Amino acid sequence: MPKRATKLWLMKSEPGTYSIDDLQRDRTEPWDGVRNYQARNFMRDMAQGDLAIFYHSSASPPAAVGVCRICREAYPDPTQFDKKSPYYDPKSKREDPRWWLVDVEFVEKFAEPISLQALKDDSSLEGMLVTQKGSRLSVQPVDKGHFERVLKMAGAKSKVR
DNA sequence: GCCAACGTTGGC
DNA sequence: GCCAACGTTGGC
Repeated sequence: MPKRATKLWLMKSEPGTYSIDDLQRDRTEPWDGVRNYQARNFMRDMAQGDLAIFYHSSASPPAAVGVCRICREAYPDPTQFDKKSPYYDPKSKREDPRWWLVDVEFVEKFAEPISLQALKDDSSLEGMLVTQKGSRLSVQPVDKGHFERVLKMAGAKSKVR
């Protein structure tokens, strides 16, 4: 059986919390703390080998800054059960976890960030979720054409198979 | 720091 | 099930 096609994503992080440089140093990281059902559902749709654009939100400027790969498929986010964690959720039960996460691994950091403004200004990225006003989704799917266009704008080495 | 755009919660 | 109040995200 052929594996399903690689899906493509965009994942936001505030660089003050966790940046592309942190991921480059750590190599892999559990993407914990997502507390939005739609974003959680997208993470549960991810498969090992999927690629994601790493995006810096609440940054100056907000920008696509690199590429990461899903290296472990969804499992319960341990921080939901940790009373000391800012992501603790008292309503989540161990036998029925509410929040899930994936592990991501570093693939590459773009030589230059592609700013949100540059993404908005590029007509071939029309319809890309992150460019749309009021889109707060921290984990979102990206069309293959849009993904490849961002890689091209960034002069990236990564290729979509 | 402001605030628009959402998403969630809880009273009814 | 509605919806007002509240909380959060994230660009600016």
